[in-house]
Amino acid sequence: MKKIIPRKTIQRLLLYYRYLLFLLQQGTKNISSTSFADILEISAAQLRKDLSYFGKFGTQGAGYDVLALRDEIAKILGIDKERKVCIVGLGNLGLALLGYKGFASLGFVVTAIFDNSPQKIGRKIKGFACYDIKELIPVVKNNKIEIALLTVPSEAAQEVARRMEDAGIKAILNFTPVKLSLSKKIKINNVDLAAELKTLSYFL
Amino acid sequence: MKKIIPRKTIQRLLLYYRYLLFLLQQGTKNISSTSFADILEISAAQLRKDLSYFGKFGTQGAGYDVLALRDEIAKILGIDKERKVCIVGLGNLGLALLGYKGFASLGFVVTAIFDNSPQKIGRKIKGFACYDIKELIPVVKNNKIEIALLTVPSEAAQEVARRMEDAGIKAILNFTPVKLSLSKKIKINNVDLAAELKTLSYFL
DNA sequence: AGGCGGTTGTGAATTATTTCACTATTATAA
DNA sequence: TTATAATAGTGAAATAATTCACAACCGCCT
Ligand SMILES: NC(=O)c1ccc[n+]([C@@H]2O[C@H](COP(=O)([O-])OP(=O)(O)OC[C@H]3O[C@@H](n4cnc5c(N)ncnc54)[C@H](O)[C@@H]3O)[C@@H](O)[C@H]2O)c1
Ligand SMILES: NC(=O)c1ccc[n+]([C@@H]2O[C@H](COP(=O)([O-])OP(=O)(O)OC[C@H]3O[C@@H](n4cnc5c(N)ncnc54)[C@H](O)[C@@H]3O)[C@@H](O)[C@H]2O)c1
Repeated sequence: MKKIIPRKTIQRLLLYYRYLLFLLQQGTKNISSTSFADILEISAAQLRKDLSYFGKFGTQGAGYDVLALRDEIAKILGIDKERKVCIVGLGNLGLALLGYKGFASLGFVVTAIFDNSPQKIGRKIKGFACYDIKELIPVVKNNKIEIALLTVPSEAAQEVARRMEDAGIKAILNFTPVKLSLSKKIKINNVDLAAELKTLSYFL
Repeated sequence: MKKIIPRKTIQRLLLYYRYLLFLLQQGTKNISSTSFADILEISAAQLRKDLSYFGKFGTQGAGYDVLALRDEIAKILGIDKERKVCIVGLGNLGLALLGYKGFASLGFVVTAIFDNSPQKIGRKIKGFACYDIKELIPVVKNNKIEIALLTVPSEAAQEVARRMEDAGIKAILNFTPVKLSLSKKIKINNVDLAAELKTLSYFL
């Protein structure tokens, strides 16, 4: 069972989780890999293989218990465990993310928000007190924040990211189109919306 | 030139393009695959292979002409060609995307915006007149809009997407965590921010 | 209890993507 | 002019991800 788990498998796990919630609401108690895969428009083999990385959750001849599978996936993904995040850069995108309720149900707790604009520092924004970016290091350290959402203008991205590193941030979700150069220890996930759109249009 | 081009190759092409712009600004006229790949933190073979799907752009012994390569990639990606997009759902995320300047330089022109809230319909938002979602079909058809950014609440996503299909939209960038069921003809790209964040934290 | 239809879990096969490693070509130094 | 070093392009090999296909099993029916 000791295997390396594809990143894409983890991504799909959340997809499974969401649909299990939905099935539960509908009162579905049990589902087979084939019908679940049909709903998700993936192959049944992929669904089963994904789950097989973590154990055996189904019953041959009968399928999966929806409730039990939901709980197993929640456990795998650590949905119950809280992760502290901060948002750095409260412009268009930062504010949108701050306003998003969907993160909380996955265990992400916005613990601090930062900007460098005097118009924002010290003010309450959507219920959160905005810190000066200069306070990033102490605030992150004191609150043991692990994850940062980076939504500053591209020009500032590298410098702010470096500061995050110094503050002990473990992972960055980077929304800027900048390739961040940091220590290999820090996990970086790039969300490149422009690339998504361009890729989509290329294949039109 | 090979037949099928990996989706990831296209995604990287935009990365290359951005760094070529940057190199140009710096006055770099010429670059080898190895040094360019070093900057991008990918392998030189991958860079060369990606380009090889489209032709021969370099000079053996000398490397690539930065300006020429930029132009070639711009041509491949159709950066000069305009694509009309609309944004549907002007909440947190829709407004952020509307305020983003980065799309324009890649050839995307926001041509219409839609919502269903009386507070938004008819009003000017960031310089754009907001249409009633009920007018989606005629407005999209009349303006020949090809691409839609879907940022409505999850509950409304499927129904609005269906309407986009009827309107003749060719591609949807879907920001909702809903798996859209539409005809296979319509291209869908899902941007699942919650999944990105969860994946990142899983691998912490 | 035994047989049957249905379904999982998984090694093997397949397909997709990345990297290797070598050839051909070019720039340039002597 | 020729030799040498650098470097693109690419088929082949290696890796990674997905799909296939089937043995093993479960629940139910008689
Ligand atoms: N808005 C979008 O839809 C969108 C889409 C794709 C990518 N992006 C990228 O996301 C990033 C942010 O975009 P945006 O539209 O929200 O920009 P924005 O200009 O609206 O917001 C940036 C915010 O960061 C703050 N800031 C600037 N320098 C800072 C610093 N050194 N430290 C802390 N805060 C700082 C600014 O005060 C501002 O509030 C950009 O890199 C952009 O390319 C945005
Ligand atoms: N905000 C984020 O950071 C974020 C992050 C990840 C995913 N998402 C997803 O993006 C979607 C939008 O999120 P949001 O935070 O912007 O929501 P929001 O509630 O702020 O905005 C939704 C907008 O859509 C409009 N709307 C509702 N029904 C409509 C309909 N039938 N037709 C047209 N417009 C309609 C509303 O009037 C509102 O303006 C959601 O599915 C959410 O899960 C948002």
